[in-house]
Amino acid sequence: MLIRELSLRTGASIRSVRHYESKGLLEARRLANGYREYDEDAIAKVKTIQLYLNLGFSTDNIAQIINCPTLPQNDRPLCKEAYKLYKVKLDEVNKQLEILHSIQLRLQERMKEFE
Amino acid sequence: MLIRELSLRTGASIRSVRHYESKGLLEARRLANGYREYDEDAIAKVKTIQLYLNLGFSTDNIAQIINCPTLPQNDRPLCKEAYKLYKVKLDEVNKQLEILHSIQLRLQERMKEFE
DNA sequence: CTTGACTATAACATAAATGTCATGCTTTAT
DNA sequence: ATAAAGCATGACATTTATGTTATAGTCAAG
Repeated sequence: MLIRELSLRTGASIRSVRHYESKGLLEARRLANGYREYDEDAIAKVKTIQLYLNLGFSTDNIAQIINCPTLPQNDRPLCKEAYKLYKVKLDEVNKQLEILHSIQLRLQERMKEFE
Repeated sequence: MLIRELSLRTGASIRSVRHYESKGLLEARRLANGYREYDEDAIAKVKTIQLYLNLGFSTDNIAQIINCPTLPQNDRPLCKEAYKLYKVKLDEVNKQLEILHSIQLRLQERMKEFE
């Protein structure tokens, strides 16, 4: 598919898709045209990028994480960094998730009072 | 405590603390000086703000959420908005948390191979 | 073969959090 | 009382993702 279709099917703007590519998060074959061409997998990839962005990762962080499993062995230290990123974020997320849940409960109760 | 201490004990820069205040996320008594003075609770509040920011909420979002429980009754609609914010983010977080966990597993296995 | 829709790249703009700097008022210590 | 350090406000800068605009190549339809 061409870039517009990818954009429509993910909700990411064309501009953003190109940006993700420039940051090394996404690849595209090029047609004889020079047009970018994507396969179906690209959709899942873009959606993953969107989720990570929504959780407060930067594109640089995301690049580390996404590219890690495909790196050659001598780039392994970069993987360790990606791993650290995970742990830190995972801790944050878990922590906040607890808080969100308790606040959600409190909110739900409060809102019941006014319905 | 004065602003520097709050900054040191939370890791938020003085600049950021003032910014949070200007966005309605944090209050400070003022000494006769004009200096801001905070109590111990301020530390937890700043840390909460930091967590929310790290999860990709904007200060405007955070303001809605934080101020909701203290709003008078006729501002209830704002609370509903805050509640929606929660739900959306909570869904996102849960979704990504699953993915993070599975990736974490994969990572851990891969890293074991190289230790 | 021209028009319109799509693509490309590149430059400039914007929003939001944060950094930095300038200027000036306290306060504390010498 | 003067210097050093902390505070205040305000303006400008920077970063990052994204929007917007300009310019130009490609392709399908009339």
